[in-house]
Amino acid sequence: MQTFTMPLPLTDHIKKFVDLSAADVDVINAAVSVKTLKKKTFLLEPDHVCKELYFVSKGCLRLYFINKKLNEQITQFAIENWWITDHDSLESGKPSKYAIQAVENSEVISITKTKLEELFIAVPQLERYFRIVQLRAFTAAQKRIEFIYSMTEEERYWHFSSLFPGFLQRVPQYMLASYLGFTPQFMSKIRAKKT
Amino acid sequence: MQTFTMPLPLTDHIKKFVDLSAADVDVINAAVSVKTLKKKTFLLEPDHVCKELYFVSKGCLRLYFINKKLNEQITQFAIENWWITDHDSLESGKPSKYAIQAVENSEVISITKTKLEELFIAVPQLERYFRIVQLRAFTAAQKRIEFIYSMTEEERYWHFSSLFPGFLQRVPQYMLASYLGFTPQFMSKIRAKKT
DNA sequence: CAAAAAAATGAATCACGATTAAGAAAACAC
DNA sequence: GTGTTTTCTTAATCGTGATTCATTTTTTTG
Repeated sequence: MQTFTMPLPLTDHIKKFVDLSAADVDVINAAVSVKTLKKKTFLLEPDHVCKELYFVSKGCLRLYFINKKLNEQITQFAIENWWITDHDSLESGKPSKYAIQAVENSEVISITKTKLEELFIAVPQLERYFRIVQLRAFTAAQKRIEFIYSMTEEERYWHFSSLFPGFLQRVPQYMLASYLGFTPQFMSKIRAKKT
Repeated sequence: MQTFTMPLPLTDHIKKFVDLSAADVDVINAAVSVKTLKKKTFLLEPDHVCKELYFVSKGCLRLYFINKKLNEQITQFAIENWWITDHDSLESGKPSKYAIQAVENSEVISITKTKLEELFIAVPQLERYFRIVQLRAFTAAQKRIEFIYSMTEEERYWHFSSLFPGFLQRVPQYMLASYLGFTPQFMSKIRAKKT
């Protein structure tokens, strides 16, 4: 008897960075689970402990918290081939301040922290994969801090929209405003200038 | 004949996260070099390609760039047991916008990217070590973005000074102001309030 | 120790973007 | 397809923190 394993986008992604044997692929696929999410579904709600990491295979998710002024503050988006989770809660086991929610109908590949630790033993190449992915994430975060500190909010908007033109179409403007750190009203003002 | 190897703080740090044999320690120590830096010494100057990573064993370094208003914008400090480098330039091989400079008389353990890649082959546990260290760095960067977006500049100052009281004594106030994203003048104003 | 450089403070004015409060337009649901 | 929720826009006022310029204090160096 032959078993068919659907080629998972996750292992494809990993293979871009490290070698995986067919057996490795099976071990990984057995450790993860695929979730299909309707728009607005929550993968993590505030005050819950975050137990899993999510790899976006389709769609778009957001990570946000409620700030003191009771507004949603988005700190991260994740589209295809990006990981998203609250690492802080995941590592510490403490309740999260964050929510993770599907912005579009999406599909994620999820893995619990526990399973991931087992995978690091079973498939040691994953240490390298996650080191590289983590480095990229850190570099992106550093660059973001650099932009925050060196551009006005208006400059940040034009910069972002030139870097990721397609993204503007995918998320509501008020979410992008939140991610960029300003109000939807201000965003309207900006857009009204240069049509 | 017996050779004495000075116990390097770097391998001590690595051992907190992964196991190293005596041989591993030797291999690592052979790959790195120790640099003693007088205050204000540069490890990286703008427009140069960054070739090395630095582990601070003593003292304090800063990473900064010159923004459009021609002010120094500090994006990172590194004290004992932290790594500092311009990952972006290091990975891409492109000239850096950043400077890395000693804020105090310091000692760093440096390793070139090339040597580090060799080390990953020779001592595979380092993949795990750097994965973990990288994750911590990313989590810290994420938290910083969270603070930037959820506190006023004044709140950020008080928050920072309560989190790292000792640090206030170590760096000039204008550098902390830069790191926190505001002007030295504003910092004076804040401090004048609550004395 | 004196001179020079670096760092911190102070006050007055100004600008960017928040806030508030509407209303208009789009998207969604039944 | 029309009623409802969500998203986007417009305009007036307000506040935080930047800017500018000057002075004082501290640190460094010869």
